[in-house]
Amino acid sequence: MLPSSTVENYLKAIYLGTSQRPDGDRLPMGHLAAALGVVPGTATTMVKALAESGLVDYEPYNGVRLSAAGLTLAALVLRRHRLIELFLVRVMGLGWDEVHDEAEHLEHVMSDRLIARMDEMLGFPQVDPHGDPIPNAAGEFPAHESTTLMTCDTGTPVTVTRITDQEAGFLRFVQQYGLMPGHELEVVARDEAADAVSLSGPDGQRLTIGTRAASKVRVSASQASSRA
Amino acid sequence: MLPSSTVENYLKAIYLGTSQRPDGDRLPMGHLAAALGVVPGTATTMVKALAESGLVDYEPYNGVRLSAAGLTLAALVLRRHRLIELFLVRVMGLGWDEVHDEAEHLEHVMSDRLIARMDEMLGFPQVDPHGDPIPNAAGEFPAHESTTLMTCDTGTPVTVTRITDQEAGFLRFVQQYGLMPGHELEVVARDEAADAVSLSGPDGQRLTIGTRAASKVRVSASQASSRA
DNA sequence: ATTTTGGTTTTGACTAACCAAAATTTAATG
DNA sequence: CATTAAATTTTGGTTAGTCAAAACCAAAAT
Repeated sequence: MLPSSTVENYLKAIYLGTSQRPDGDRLPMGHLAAALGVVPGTATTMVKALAESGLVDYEPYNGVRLSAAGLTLAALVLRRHRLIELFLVRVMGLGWDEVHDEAEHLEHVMSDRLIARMDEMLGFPQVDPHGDPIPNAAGEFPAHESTTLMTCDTGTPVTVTRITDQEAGFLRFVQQYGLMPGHELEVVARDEAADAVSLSGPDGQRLTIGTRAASKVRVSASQASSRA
Repeated sequence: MLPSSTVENYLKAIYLGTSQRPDGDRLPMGHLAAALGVVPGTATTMVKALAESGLVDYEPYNGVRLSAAGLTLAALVLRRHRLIELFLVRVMGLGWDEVHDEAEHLEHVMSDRLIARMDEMLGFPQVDPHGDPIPNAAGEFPAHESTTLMTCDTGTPVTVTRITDQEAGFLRFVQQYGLMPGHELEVVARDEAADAVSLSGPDGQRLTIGTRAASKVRVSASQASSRA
């Protein structure tokens, strides 16, 4: 039997939750519940059921993480979500700050047929509008390595690859200051005490943002503009 | 509170069910239940609830029909459904025989924003791929009058306007023999006893179909090819 | 070693939507 | 007019998903 959309949402939330914490670490039930907007007890009940089905590895009082089967399922949900987001931006002309919520609903009802057609129309893309990687139809994530503005080298040019927060307000801020994926910039300095990071864009303009924001912007070393 | 997708499906089924029976007539619960694929008792319970909410006019043992409020809601569901079908055919290149089921799911989750955008991309169309009229955003149906191959004049050219059966097999048959909306043809004769209707296409080819099929093809008098 | 605290699990209860089968009403037929 | 068939409604029960609040556990603080 195919998973209900509730199950899909749990798997997705567990994936996203565990992915941003030390490797192999389980996701505390409270975090999961908060991410899904349910009370903790509800999450516990549901996760126990998921464990029964072999989709997650659950240890009471210690948290939950995906099994191999659960990971594949989560990847397929993410695949649908991200292809839909890209489709809405590229084909339908919506803003990248308004497609997340829309995709949240559509991801549970689109047939494989339709997803495949979108994939084709988009030219089999690797990443969505926020730079998030799009798993393939087998549920495998493309390889990707990058750091954030908090951890990358200072004084060397980097290219934004990904924004790891879908909140509309944050996305509009990112867009306004030219921090979207593909844009090039450089970390000038980090000020621990001020909790801030100073950046300079390619056109030389300066910008200082908080560390909270900085850690949501992923980058990779710019290709040495190897044309010489 | 917005209606659940179950409520939307009931309203849609009641609209479609009542529309193909004598005017003002109520739809028997058994028919409704069959259309929705539930047992009669389930339909009764749900319809009573809908009557409570003022969306339908229900008379025990006599059937159900939409109230004004229910009709508007049903029209909006149909609007979404039909715009989606047209979008899938025109923009995404799916076959007209495979879009119905897809739209059945999508109609419940697309935002007004997205529906409006599709409407715009499609040039504010009046009918969907099957010729079914698309209500406007206020829930009003466009005017339309037509007859079927069972009732139209014989010996005069008519244009197909609409196919009133979404079943994939039937749609493929219609496509194969060129009976899709826009095509011109003529009823040569009706044979009561044989339960059949003979047609001739513009290219002169003959075709005989059963009355069941004939009544699912709506037509209107062809414009006298007024070019003189 | 005990208390506090914060997170977690359990319990009991609720809602929407459904089915199966019994009870009822209407309509049809002898 | 009585009977029976067909359709409809009722009744009782199920499942998925949820919440509120009570009970519980573990780790830190006393």
